[in-house]
Amino acid sequence: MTRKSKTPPALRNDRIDRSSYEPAYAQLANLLRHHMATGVFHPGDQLPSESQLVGRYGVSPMTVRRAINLLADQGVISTAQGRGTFVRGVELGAATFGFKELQNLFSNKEQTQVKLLEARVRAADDRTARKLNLVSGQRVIYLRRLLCIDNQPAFYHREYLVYDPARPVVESEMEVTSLQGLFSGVGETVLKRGDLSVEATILNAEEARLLGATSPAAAFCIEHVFYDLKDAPISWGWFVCHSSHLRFTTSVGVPRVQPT
Amino acid sequence: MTRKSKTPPALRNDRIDRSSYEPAYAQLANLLRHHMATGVFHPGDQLPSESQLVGRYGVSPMTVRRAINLLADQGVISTAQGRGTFVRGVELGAATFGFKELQNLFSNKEQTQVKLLEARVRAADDRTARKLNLVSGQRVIYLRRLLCIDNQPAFYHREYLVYDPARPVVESEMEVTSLQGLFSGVGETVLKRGDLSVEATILNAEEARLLGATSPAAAFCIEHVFYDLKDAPISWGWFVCHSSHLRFTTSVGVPRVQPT
DNA sequence: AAGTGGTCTAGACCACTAT
DNA sequence: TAGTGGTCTAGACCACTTT
Repeated sequence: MTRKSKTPPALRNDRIDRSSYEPAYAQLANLLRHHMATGVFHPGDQLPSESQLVGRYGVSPMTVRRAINLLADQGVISTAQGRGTFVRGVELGAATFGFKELQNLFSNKEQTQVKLLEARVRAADDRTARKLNLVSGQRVIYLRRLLCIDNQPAFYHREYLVYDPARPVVESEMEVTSLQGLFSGVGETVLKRGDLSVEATILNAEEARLLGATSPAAAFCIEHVFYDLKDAPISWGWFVCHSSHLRFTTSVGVPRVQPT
Repeated sequence: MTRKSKTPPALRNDRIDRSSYEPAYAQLANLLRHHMATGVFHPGDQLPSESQLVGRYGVSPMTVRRAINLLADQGVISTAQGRGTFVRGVELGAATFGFKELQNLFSNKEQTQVKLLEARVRAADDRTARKLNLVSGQRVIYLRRLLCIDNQPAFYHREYLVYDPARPVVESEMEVTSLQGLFSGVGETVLKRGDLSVEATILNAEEARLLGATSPAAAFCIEHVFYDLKDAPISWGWFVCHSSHLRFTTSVGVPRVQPT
């Protein structure tokens, strides 16, 4: 059912508080979000036009536009030029997940330890050479690390680094990719870009042993390739994490709103 | 190494094309992104101030601001009030991934089939009752579905729906949650909100049989709870998908840019 | 005090959709 | 043609950081 009345009900006494520290555009976005959450607007409904909102809330067009863009970015509404702005329902395709859960694991707890299990130079096999854009047999640095949280092994990390004496010192690169600041963004980085992929996998015997899990156990595998400033691959590796330590969560549709 | 020269090098003859269909703010964002990608600005560097950009590119402050916000939203740069705008390096915590891959699976191929394996009313067990905010023993609808792509089983879906004769027709809710439009956003929805979580798991015997996999096999489990317009849970269920069918990918840091 | 990012105004013009 | 969203201007004022 779509509303056709030109003046939607129950846009009652909601106003922008100009003395608030919360910016006007954010207040307006929250008001609209609240109206969607409380059923004033239903999925599929057309929102009041921008000029109507300008008049109703006494703000400038740019401010309205910014609130609209904010909600559209969050996937709560959708806009169509010449037609109007509409409330979106639930669309799974719009869901996005972040690595916040990972970030928290590492930043909040100071009990994070990195144990270096192995570090040595070896010749790249075919697969490694392909990933790092080398020729097979070139020398690479092979690292194995165990990331512990509260002395519990959580992540098992294997990584190959290109080994080039002409490059800036290798230790520093090891430092860089040692994940200390990678998650939280602390510390500066020589790396410009990274590609990530997340897969589901089963721990093999070695992984299960290191992570203290009983085989077979489900796990996430997070593969990464990092590139330097010239877009040359510099690091290829993957984290393995027992499924009990990691879960990605998110919401779709109109966000819940605390009753005011 | 941080630059301190007040006039960064090599902002040469890049200009905004006012006759282009591409909006000025997008052009500016792309120019800046290109300069970051080609090493004019390095991770950690401070970008020219907004007023400098206004002068350099001959656009209004709002337009510069919009380009800056765009890049900041993408995680490429970060802004600090009173200090400046800076190029971000690689930060894993900033990574996000979506269901685009899923969306494509369902929208691109028209060979998608949904086979209903079972649909019956039963009493809710403790866990189901908790998830759907019912009391144990209340009646729910239990559904089992197999989603096939190109006649290959890809997803196994189990779902519990609240069964309330006073509600709008149940068939329509089954229709709604039948995933036809859930991913691509086609069709309208009675659902207002949904919570999702992604876990790694191992297929049990039944799941492996239905999905044509050999046990043990790694898989993603996507759990969902959907809420109606009054924020009451209406559906709880989960998709199981063999890991070979699904992989989430994303990038962090300064996006690659095609040489111009 | 100077410089920076953050917000906001009060319009303008354009492209698109509907009638 | 009227109404819609999309873009843009040329400033203003504020809050914050640094010197």
